[in-house]
Amino acid sequence: MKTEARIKIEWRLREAELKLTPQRFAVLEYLTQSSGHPTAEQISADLNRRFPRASRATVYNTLHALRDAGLVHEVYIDDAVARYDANIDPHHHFVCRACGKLEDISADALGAQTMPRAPAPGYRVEAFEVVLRGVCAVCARHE
Amino acid sequence: MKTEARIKIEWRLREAELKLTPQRFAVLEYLTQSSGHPTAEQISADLNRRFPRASRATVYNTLHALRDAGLVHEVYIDDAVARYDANIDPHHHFVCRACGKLEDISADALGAQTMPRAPAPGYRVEAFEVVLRGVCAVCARHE
DNA sequence: ATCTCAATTTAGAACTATTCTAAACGACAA
DNA sequence: TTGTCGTTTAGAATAGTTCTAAATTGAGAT
Repeated sequence: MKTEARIKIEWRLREAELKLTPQRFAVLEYLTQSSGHPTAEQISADLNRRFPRASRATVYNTLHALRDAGLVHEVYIDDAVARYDANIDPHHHFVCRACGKLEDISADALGAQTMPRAPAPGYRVEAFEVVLRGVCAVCARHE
Repeated sequence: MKTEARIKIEWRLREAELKLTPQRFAVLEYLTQSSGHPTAEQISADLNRRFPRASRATVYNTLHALRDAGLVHEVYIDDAVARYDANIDPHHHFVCRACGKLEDISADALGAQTMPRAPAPGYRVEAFEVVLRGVCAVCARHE
């Protein structure tokens, strides 16, 4: 029996005109369930604990395909490693300087920020992302 | 004769308790004059066109020392390569989706953004950075 | 001016994340 | 069921960065 969640993931892949392979399904399912911001390495290691296996190249190919299709976000924050996030609602990020954790902040939680105005004449601003830096609730208690 | 600018750079290095070496001077001077956001590779290539030479390892060591001392900013935006910026006034960034150019946006030019409120109870927000995405004035004319 | 020594620089090796290659495989339309 | 073309694969290659251990040097002490 196919669960609701399974059908939703399959449907999202088809919508994006991506052939439905077990590897693509597994990567997208993994990211959908993951609340952190895993790297390709973490995704690869976790996936290969069980069927289906996915080679390193496939993990990268798949992540790029999902990114190009807009099904996942790829972010680079503070280091040279790509991190992936299946949360594609508009959102921002919070980085804790104590524990290093990277969290999503919904556009709502950020407060009523309006689209910033053009930084100079002729510029067209289409989107914006905010990175908040500080100390998370857990670390704040230990300081 | 020592120019004003030269003295200022030397003074900034001493302030940061960094020994004044020709290589450190050259890297900081280069970044101070550069308006783009050069990578370690670009800095290395440009510096080695003239005296003093700086080995690859020294360029990296120096950039890290300057970053740790707060004399330069290290940013990762959209790819896995570190970019450096001697502009340490509070500022944000604009990325053109057409030409890929990365530009500084002064905090003023962004508009009167106040520090975002805490995303959840217990969180302490100490700083924030905004990345604007869109089309720059030059590219906008060609679309 | 010279000495001393810890900090810095260096060339090259090593490492990590990512991309490439070319052959085998497999999803899916007909 | 078959043919096609996109996908997966292992392994090699590349790019950016970090490490290593020896040589050099800045700057305070003499």
